[in-house]
Amino acid sequence: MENKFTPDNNTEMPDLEVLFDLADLFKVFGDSTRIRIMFTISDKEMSVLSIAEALKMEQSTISHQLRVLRQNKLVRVRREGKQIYYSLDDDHVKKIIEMGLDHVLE
Amino acid sequence: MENKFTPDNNTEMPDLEVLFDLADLFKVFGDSTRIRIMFTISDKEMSVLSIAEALKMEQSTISHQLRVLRQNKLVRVRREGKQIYYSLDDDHVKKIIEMGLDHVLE
DNA sequence: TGTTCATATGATTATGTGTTCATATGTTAA
DNA sequence: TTAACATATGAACACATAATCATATGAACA
Repeated sequence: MENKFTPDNNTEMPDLEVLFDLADLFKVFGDSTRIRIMFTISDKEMSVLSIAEALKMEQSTISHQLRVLRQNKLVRVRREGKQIYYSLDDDHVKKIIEMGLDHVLE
Repeated sequence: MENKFTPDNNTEMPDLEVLFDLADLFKVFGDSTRIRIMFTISDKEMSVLSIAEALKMEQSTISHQLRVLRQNKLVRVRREGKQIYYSLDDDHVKKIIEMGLDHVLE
């Protein structure tokens, strides 16, 4: 069994600390700018400027939000010359968004 | 295929409106009180007061947050006499939390 | 009907958060 | 080293939101 919160009625409340972490994680997904950034870089890594251009938003706005994504280990960073390329960290991230989409679209 | 956001690199940005809805959905999960409520009622339906007692929080706090959960169709409501019983709406909700837990606990 | 109990709601307050502007940091190339 | 470029950061502001207190709504039952 992967964890204590499975669909087959085996629910047990995790420690408060874990619950706070969990809420914090979802908070990161709870902003449309960050969601759009995640979609934008889900196929391919992209530089900060090209993300900003793709979303028609300020560079600093994107940079601030990328930091949030970074701090929560949702994106990977790679420097190449002057540019810094961001990509989604793992398929976990995609799956969480996918789950949410299923609920929103149903 | 369920939607456009699958792990096998078939990502396409949904409409802005959908992205806002998606962010709003995750916003609901982004509060520890609401997360705790969802855990509390994940096994069994419970009245507002008993949720408040279980979490040692004010009745009105719980009531306010239950409204948020209700508005986002994350809980089911059933009246029985004076009491109103809340339960999780579907296993979708559990799965989203489970996904998040996996990421937090890894 | 009137009282009691369970829940919901409105107003207020404190706190958190996203964006912007200005500027700093750090890299490349002349 | 200096200039040009890409990114990050700090401060300020506007806005959103969670908790609390007080009170309203609505159901049950004497």
